[in-house]
Order: sequence, then structure tokens, then C-alpha cells
Amino acid sequence: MRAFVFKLVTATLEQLVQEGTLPDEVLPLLLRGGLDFKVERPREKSHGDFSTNAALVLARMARMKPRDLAQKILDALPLEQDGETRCEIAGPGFINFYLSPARLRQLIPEILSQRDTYGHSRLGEGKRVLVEFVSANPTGPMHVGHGRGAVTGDAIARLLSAVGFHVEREYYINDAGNQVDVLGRSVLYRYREIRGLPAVKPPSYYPGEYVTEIAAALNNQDQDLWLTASEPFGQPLDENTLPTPPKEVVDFTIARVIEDIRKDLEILGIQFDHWFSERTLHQEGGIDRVLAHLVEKNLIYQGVLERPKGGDVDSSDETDLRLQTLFRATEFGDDADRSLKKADGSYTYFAADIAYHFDKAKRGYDLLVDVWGADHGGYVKRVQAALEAMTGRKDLLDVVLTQMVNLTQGGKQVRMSKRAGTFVTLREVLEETGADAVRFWFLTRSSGAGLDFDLDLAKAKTNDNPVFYVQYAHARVYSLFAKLKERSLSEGEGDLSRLVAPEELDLIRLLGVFPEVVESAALSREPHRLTYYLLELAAVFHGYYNNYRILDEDPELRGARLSLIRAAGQVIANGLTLMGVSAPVSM
RNA sequence: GCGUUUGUAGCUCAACGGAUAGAGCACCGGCCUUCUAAGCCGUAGGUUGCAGGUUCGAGUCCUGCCAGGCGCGCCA
Repeated sequence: MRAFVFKLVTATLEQLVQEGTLPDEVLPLLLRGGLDFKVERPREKSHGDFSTNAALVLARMARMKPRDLAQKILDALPLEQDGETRCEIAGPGFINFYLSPARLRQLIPEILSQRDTYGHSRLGEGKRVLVEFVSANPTGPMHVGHGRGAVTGDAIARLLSAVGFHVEREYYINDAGNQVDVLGRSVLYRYREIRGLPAVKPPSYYPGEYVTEIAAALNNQDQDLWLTASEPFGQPLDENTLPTPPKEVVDFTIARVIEDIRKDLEILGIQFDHWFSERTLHQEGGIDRVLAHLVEKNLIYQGVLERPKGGDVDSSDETDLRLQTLFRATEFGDDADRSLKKADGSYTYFAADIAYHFDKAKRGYDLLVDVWGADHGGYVKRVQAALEAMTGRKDLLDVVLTQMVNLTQGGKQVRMSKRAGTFVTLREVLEETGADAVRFWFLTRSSGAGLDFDLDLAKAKTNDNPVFYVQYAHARVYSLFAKLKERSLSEGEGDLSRLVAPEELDLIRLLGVFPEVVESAALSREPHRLTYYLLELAAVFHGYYNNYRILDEDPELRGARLSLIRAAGQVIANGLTLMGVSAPVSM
């Protein structure tokens, strides 16, 4: 609907250029979209259904007072003032559009015929987007923070898909590097323990219970096979000469952990199109090629990095004065050049990450979206820098950062400590509250802000619980239709013109906003906008329900109201679906 | 020290550069007991951390401060 008004205004401005009211230079700007005039929903209800600032933006170029120009625009608008739509000038020069009740009511059959596609659009023109998210290291179970990333990424993918992008979901598995060796050693150490052999904790290891479980499974499957390999763990190990665990043990362990993660994601209802292994990059020489490419562009040199000042970096450490292989990230807006190779000649994580993102770019996507934990925020610039260096494209990668989640119960914080091994896994929370609560709740804040997750409230069947509040609005619609049957009432010959109450027209207006909410949430990568919209819609719906009798005696009125709430139920269901939350028919 | 992010009502948070900055909870006052869930109406609550700047117009953009989070290594 907004697009319609926008086109109307644009056409009118073109006409004013031809008439000479507006200078010729406006025309090219208009065609290129170079003018930032807007058609928007006013916050203030009395300002109409739509409003445009066109006269304010163009006043200077037209050398006219904003209100005078507004009058010219108004006169030229090809709108018949036939009672469908009404316009007026207000404030400093806004032009406000008021839709008539008749026009508003048309929306109900539109929604009912579009059903689950209402709110969708073709804005994305089928452009290909790759959303990479979760990508939790395969070294242990997912915790709550990973869950937030998972839910956010999936919601963004759903939103982009709804507005017409071709979306694929990808999980990047960090199955190379030091950490997987640490993991393999942790398993071998526990393997010895299980077999009752002498075992000493390696200098660094993963303490969680899951490691022991995996070791037990390994023992079950392979029995004595790893006795020799585990021998070094019978005595204290020197940090500098740690044994490399056998590939089979590492693979077995990673496969187990990934399977566990996959299960969490399945409970959440998230499916990936691609699982991309970091290891394949190393094996197929992808990293070498990327480095060669950068050498060709003269973006690599041997140098020394300055030591960071202050903070808790140990300034007595001399290792950073060593000559290393550096990428000229500063030429692309980063704050420092970045290391690509370690002293032992192996690649840094960053080198692999460049190769990975370059691989994504080569696969031909028009847009890459990454969802990362906020603790990785410092890497955004360098990855974008590298991507620009490799592809020449500046805005290819969009990174969304998600902040921490705090679990609370009974108003008190649930402490999570990885060191003490008492951290709460995502699985535990899912079992406690269910996937709907987790998904909805994780989308109630903008992703950049911290989030408190109240375990008690998320389970509560009260209106304080936002998940319940919205889902219940949906269920209420269905319960009314059930009641209708129970009383053997007909749905009635709905006469929509009987919908005259301000609450009814407000509800319709709100239903009309839905497509715009979906669009803005998708384009800004801010799924929480959808959540807020649904909360508002649920509130308006509940208010209507509480103040008006839907199942009225009069069949014409009853039918009209039933159509309205059916449309409302449809919009709530569509919104919940975009969040990945179920829309229950009864509760 | 540098980067990044956040700072909005007592609390938790919204607000695509728009008009008088909004919800929920809590508080206070008043109704109500319904098509299933304590609902409904109303009052009050603000110098949007501070100071400048950009413009028709700034919570939003720019600069500088203040405060919290995260990050700043050849860890991933």
C-alpha cells in the first residue's frame, strides 16, 4: 500500500517538473532515486495513514516555501477525492494521506486470499544471499549464546527469503587448527581413565562431561585400538612437545560433537543447506591460492606488528617482535595490518577465514550475511578488508553481531562458568522451556543489545509472558470458530461495511503495516522489529476481543467480525512463522 | 592507549533522519467478573549520558568528552 502512494507522489513530481514548477534538475534525481523524500507511516494517528515529506525536501530546489510547494503537489495529485483517500497539508509542509474506512476494509479479503503469502514480496528480485550463522566450534555442546546466534540467523534467513531473495544457510565448521588437537587429546586422556589406566591431565584440555562420554563411546567401538596412542597421557606432558592425536580419534570426536549440535538445531527447527569444513580449505590448497593472489597484488609483506598498548597484554613478551607474514589490511580501512602465518609456518585462523570468505564470494552470491557473537566484533573490519582486496567489492559482506544472553530464574542470575564446567547448555534450556519460547525470546531485543532470558517467565501461561501473549492471540481466533460450531451458529453473511468501530479500523490499519515491517526487518537484518510488531498486534487484538463481542447475534456483523479476526489470525501466524515459532490452534 | 558496541520513564526495552520520544512491568485512582486464562479505563512519570556541529527538522548523522560491555596475541 505504501508503494502505491510512493508511486503516486513520484508521478506527481514528474508532472510538476514538466509544468515548470520544479526545476529540470529534479527529474534525473527522481529517476535515479537520488532524492531522499519518503512516504511513511506517521507515528501520530491524527496525521493520517501515510505521510510524505516531499515538499520539505524539495522546497530549497524549487525556491518555494515548503507549504506552498505542498499545495502545488496536492493540486497536481491524480487522486480523485472520492472518499477513498483524502489528503491534506500539515505542519511545516507534510502531505498526509487518509484512507477511507471502505478502502481499509478491502484489506481483509486481500489478506484472506493471499493467506500465508501475505507480507511477502519480490523486493529481493531473486538475488542470491548466503547467511552463515552458528558456526560454533565443534569442541563442545552449544551454549545459550550460540542459541541466540542460531535463532537470529535463521530469522534473518526467513525474512530475506520472504522478501524475495534466494537464501541459503551455511555452517562453517572450524575443524582444523590447534583446538581440535586439544579436543583429541582430551578424549585420549579420558579414554585412559575409563580403562583404569594411569592418566594425567594434559596442560590444556576440555573439562566437560561430554568429553568423557565421547571417550566411552570410542572405547566401546574401538576397544584396545588407541592404547598406544594414549600412552603419553600416562604421565605429565611438556607443553612444547604435545603429541598429535590420531586423525581417526579426532574425526570420531568431531563427528560426535557435530551430531549433538545438529540435534540442538533440529529441536530449534533449523536446517542448513551447507556444512562447510575448514579442513577442506587446507586440503584443497584454497589458502595457498588466496595468499598467492594477495602476493600478486602486493598486499603481503614481511614485517613486525606493534604491540598493543595498555590493557592486560604482557609487555615483557618479545615474541611479537618477530618478523611475520602480514596482510596490508590498513589499505582497506582496518586499524592494523594482520598476521597470516605463524612462526612454525602454519596459517593463522584469519588466513583460513579469508580463503573461506573468498570461496563464498566465488560461489556467486550477491550478498553475504554473517552472524557472529559480539566477542568476534574486532574481526569484522579485517575480514571485510580482505574480501574487498580479493574481490574489489566493498559491501559484499554484512556482519550482524549478537550480544550475550543472561539466564535468570526467579529474578536471580543463573551463573554460567565454563571453567567450573557448570555452564548451562542450550539443550538444557530447550528441554526446560521448549523451542518456541527460546526462539521468540531471543528475538525480543535488537541483536546488539544484551538479553536477559527469564526461565520462569518463558514457561508461564500468563500475559506477562510475551510468547504466550502472542500465541494465545492466535489460539483465541480459532477458539472463537470452535465456539461458533459448538453453538451451531452460522458464520453469517459478513457485511464488512458493518465494521465501523475505531478499534476495528485500527486493527485493520495495523494488519496493513505488516508487509512494511517484514520488509524493514529483512533489509535492516533486525528481526526484533517483527517481534515488537506482533506484540503490538496481539495487544490490539486482545483489546478488541475484550471490548467487543465477536459472536454477535446479528449474522451480518458476526460474519464481518469473524472475517476481521480471521485476517488478524493469519497475520499473526505469518509473523510467527517468520520467527520460526509455532502458531497453536488451541492452548 | 586503539577499535567496537551500548547509554532513552523507577525497572526491562522500542522508535526506516520527521510532527507532541512510545510500550510492558511497577506505582496510584476507578470500574469489571464476559466468546477459556485478572481484564478494562485513567493519572503520573523524560533536558534521550554531557558539550558542540551538520539541516527545513537530530534519540537517530559528524566531532570531542563521560560511563559500562566486548575485543585488541603467531587462539580459534
